[in-house]
Amino acid sequence: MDTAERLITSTQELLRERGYVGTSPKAIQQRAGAGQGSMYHHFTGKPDLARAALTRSAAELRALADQLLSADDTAVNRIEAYLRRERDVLAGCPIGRLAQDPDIIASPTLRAPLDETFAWLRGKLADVLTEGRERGELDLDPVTTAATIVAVLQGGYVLARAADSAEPFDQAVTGVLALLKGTA
Amino acid sequence: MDTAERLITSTQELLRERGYVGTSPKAIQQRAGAGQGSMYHHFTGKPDLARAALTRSAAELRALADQLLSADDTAVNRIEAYLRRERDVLAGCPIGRLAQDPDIIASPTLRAPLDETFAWLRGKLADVLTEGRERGELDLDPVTTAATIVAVLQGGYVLARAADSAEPFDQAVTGVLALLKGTA
DNA sequence: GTCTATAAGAAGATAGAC
DNA sequence: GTCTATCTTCTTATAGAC
Repeated sequence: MDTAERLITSTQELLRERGYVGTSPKAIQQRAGAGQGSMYHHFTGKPDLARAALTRSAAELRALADQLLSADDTAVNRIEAYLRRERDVLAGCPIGRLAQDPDIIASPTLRAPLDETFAWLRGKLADVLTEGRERGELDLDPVTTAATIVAVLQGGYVLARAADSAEPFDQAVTGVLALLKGTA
Repeated sequence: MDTAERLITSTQELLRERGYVGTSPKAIQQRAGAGQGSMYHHFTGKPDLARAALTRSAAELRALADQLLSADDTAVNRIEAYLRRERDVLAGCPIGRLAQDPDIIASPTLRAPLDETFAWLRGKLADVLTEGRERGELDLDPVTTAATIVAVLQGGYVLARAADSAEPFDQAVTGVLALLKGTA
């Protein structure tokens, strides 16, 4: 892995651990094993690096979700597979975590990857729900239900971190799946 | 309002706007119209002030939720009133917002108000759901469903901030209410 | 491409005068 | 109780040598 690549992955890790405001260029350099000059040679500054890291994280999240949600199975089973997939719950969502960061939200450039990721994910889930409805598996409004499912995930991360335990995350997922199955 | 009080409310505002890592003692002093010496006379430092501000915000949130959830109405109606209550969605939750802050989560003292608030809220919602079940209004597992409802709220804030619009929050709330009513 | 200065300003206090 | 001075470390770079 070359230096630019190491800088990006280090930034991805630090953004997830400490947010944008809490991540300094120095910390990125140290984790990447790169010097000041090296970092400023490859990127114009902290926002530029963050942009690269967020775009990368967004693509990774999307690829993972797409794989599970495009499987050949019922709508509810695909959604369950996505919700129950292995996650480091206490680390938080690499994308959703940044929605609380004031500097991310204030910058259209840095907010864009978050906006696009969630818009895509809600759209994908709505498609899955629409398919399920057409097949007679369930009968729910696809758009609002999709927003609910993504919100349960993101809110589950919040509850887990507040409790320092994955339990409330798992409960929230179990609860929404019961609701989805109960209306089938 | 005396100086100590102004320092607390200013800290509440700044924690909500910028998080703990993003809030400096200097910013707090300026918003409160207090000097350095004044702040360090009333509080031992930034963590001490944050602790006071978080405890206050937690009490406020709890009082508001308790009022709406203890009303004389059906379980679903009380939950709907709580979910649909007027909020500054784009500002985020004064408590849940801090769950992403690494320094808050790393400190047992600062994490406690978050943990206690969500534990209480999930318990309160579980009580409401248990009551509804005993009255035959619905039939859902109270504990997991309560976690789901709180998660929808917290996740709704995340989606709204990412989209810079309250719409996904409203959709998530509408979706979960439809699920709750659909199983009634 | 990478390294080592250098630097203005902020962060988070402490000390002592008033 | 509040104010000003002082201090150390961190932040976010820029400049120029190698």
